[in-house]
Amino acid sequence: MPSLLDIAELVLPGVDPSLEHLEAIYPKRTLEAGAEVTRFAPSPTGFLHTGSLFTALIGYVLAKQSKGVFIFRVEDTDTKRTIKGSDVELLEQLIKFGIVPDEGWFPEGDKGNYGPYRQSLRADIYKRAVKHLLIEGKAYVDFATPEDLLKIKEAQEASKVLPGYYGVYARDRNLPLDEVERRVKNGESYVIRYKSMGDHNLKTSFDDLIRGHIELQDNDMDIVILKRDGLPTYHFAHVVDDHLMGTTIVNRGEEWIPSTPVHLQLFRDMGWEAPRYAHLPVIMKLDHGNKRKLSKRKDPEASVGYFQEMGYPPEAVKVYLMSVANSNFEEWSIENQSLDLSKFTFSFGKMSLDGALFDIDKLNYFSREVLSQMKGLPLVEEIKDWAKTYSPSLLEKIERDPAYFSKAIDIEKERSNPRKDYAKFSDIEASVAFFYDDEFAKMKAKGLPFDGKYDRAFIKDFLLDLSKNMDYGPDEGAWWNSVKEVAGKHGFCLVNKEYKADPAAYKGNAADAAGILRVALTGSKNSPNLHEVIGILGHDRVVARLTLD
RNA sequence: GGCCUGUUGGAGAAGAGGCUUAACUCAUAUCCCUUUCAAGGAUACAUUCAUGGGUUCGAAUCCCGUACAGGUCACCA
Repeated sequence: MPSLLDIAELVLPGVDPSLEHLEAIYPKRTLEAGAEVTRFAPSPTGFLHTGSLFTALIGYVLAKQSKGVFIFRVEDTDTKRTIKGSDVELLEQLIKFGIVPDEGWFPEGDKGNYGPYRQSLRADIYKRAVKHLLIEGKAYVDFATPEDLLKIKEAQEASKVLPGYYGVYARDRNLPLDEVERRVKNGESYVIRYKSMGDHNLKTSFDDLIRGHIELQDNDMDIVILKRDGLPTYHFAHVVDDHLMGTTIVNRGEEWIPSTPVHLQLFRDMGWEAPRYAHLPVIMKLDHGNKRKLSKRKDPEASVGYFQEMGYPPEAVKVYLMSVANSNFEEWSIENQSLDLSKFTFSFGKMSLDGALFDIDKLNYFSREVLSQMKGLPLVEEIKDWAKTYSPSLLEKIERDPAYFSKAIDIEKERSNPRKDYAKFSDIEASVAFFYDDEFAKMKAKGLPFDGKYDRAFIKDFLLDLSKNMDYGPDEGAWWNSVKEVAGKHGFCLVNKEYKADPAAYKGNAADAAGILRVALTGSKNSPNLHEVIGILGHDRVVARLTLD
């Protein structure tokens, strides 16, 4: 009769099962007291999901504020679902949001001493741990095929017992070792399952950093730890990796709560200390009156790419997510007049337990705040970066004259209440269009929206006079006085009280006069401050626009 | 279906047995400011904390039941 060791050697020949040897390669980290090691570990199966960004942000902030380490690990054990290039994409997007991993997988090579940081490259490491479990009798060889499993499940459902591969239903759990040896040698394919000693009539519990004490059924499922393809399942990879990499806090979505007992069991049976867990609420969306998880397929805002496409500054998205993560962030930001995340201390205690609805209005609000605080060359550069991929026409306008563009977007920002009229870069082109003569010509061709109560000749005459006698200096008061003077000559009433007393006696009030000027200059009844607009357009362009044909 | 988690206004939420006439922020509405718009300022917006019961002098806060919502039960993560 072969021994457990013989079987282990047969299944994983030449693999060193010594945990001590394994751990010697990944020594305990020497970090300051209180420093947290966190990680973001996505599967490279597509683009960055908003929820993943949320998770990554929290891990990042946790590591940064505790002077710890933030790791980027690629969980590519599902070879069928892995999408080529997705890993790079994920990392790049993370970095665009300023979430730069201290350690982890990078296209140019691993950074850090706890790699490889790509699970498909760690197969040997998992095998060592599996072999250890095999020898200890805490794992076993299972020959059940998917069809066998289905049959077992059907039988269980028929007799109304809990479905799954566990206890007496775990067919190959206690297979005689000589039979195992014979079948393996015979070339039968198999997986390695964990031999759970749990009892689902019993409870286990753990303390979640966000939710506190959670009590749930103990696990008794003999979960697969090594798949037929020789790669581990998530559960096993999580345990091995997070132990070896020295992760102190595992923050992940709340969908992992039910499998935490498995992980805890695995840690215990490996003789390792489990990390602390923080199960994050999922970001939801209201759909026909029902809350549901943001769906990549149905909701554009579920993909981080959407925010990039719309031109939300990364900072704004981060600030918004932080306000969702910590309810006191908003108050803090108002009190401290700062949206600088690195100055804010994140805490799990201030995290809400149920999934927040994604609120685009609030994102827009934060984004306006963020954008109103950005100006000058840095802003132009950021917009340019965005326009390069998303708006060739805007890019062309910027490149025509960056300084002019800069003045146009920074209009009314040098005041205590800076102008906040765009929330995202995609709003900008429309709001600055009138500064550009070619765009203005298009507006003019469609007809300028002058107030219908004035006839063309009157408007033309008034504007021409204005263009000649307006004060073009930097003093707004002087300019306005000059405008009023011309307006008075043309029959506008300059004192509103008098106008209101007898409107019929005048052409209109000062506001009407300014309205005509505004339309002539900006092509719209609404615009930023006219004096500043004139300053940016410059004398010649203003004269040209005030000269109607 | 079993198990887990959650439920305070349109949205994010504060709240830990009396200091809550339920804070704060976004949204919305009205008004003010103003040469328009944006911004800014002011005001309004939950007789009540999913619901039924209980404990208590006193409950959004503690306990039990119910409803609803989300998650999970893969050789996917």
